[in-house]
Amino acid sequence: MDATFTAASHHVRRRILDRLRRGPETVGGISRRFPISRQAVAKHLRLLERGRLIVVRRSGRERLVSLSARPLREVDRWLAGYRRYWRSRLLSLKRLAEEIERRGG
Amino acid sequence: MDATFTAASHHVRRRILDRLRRGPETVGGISRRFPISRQAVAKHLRLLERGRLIVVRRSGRERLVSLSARPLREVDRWLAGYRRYWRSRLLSLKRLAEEIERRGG
DNA sequence: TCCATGGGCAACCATAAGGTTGCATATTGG
DNA sequence: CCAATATGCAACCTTATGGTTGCCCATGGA
Repeated sequence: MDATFTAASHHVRRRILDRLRRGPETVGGISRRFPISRQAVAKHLRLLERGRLIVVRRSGRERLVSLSARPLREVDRWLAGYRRYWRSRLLSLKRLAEEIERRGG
Repeated sequence: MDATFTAASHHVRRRILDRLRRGPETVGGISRRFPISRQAVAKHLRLLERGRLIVVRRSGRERLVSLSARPLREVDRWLAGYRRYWRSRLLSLKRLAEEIERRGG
């Protein structure tokens, strides 16, 4: 999962992913959305590829980049434990609030 | 979220987080669990702190590290969109399978 | 009081990220 | 065929990661 988290750890890359949910796009199309050079975007794409979050296939002289969100399911599964954690924390906070309320009034 | 994802992008740091769900632990206690130096672990802790995933408070000569999973909720919320995405992908895969089944048999 | 223990800080090193510019190459439309 | 278009690759720079070792300092007990 290291590569997946690393891929998701930069706002530019997350924006790329978010955009790709609407459908595949060319490298140039993606890079035109950002104020950085095409090559910089290409490096971001390489990191996304390493994290298996995108798939690139060539079509003529262009490269079509498409989303491959599957690895995010592992992240989701990892998060599940914390979901339980923060829910229980919220629960105890709620109980504390109730306790204070009971004592106060 | 950059800092949160960065913090979660290393297996050692994720293991630290996982362990902290059981309760707070000292810096030394944590570092003894890993085959790397105490200082290396301290650096990991600093990254976790930057991602607001832990809180450190001193108690005498020790430092107690405790989990603060709240930032992960943002990650969870970000993931929600992809949950929808991969579900719809799975759904179309299922439909395709049914289609093939229908045609084949 | 004294020293073992818990930890921080700094220096140093290698590698990865995140950018840039410049140049090479393959298609595609006229 | 030729020029414009879409990308890739390489070199180079800066800063962040991930480790190490060495040294310093506070504190808690015997």
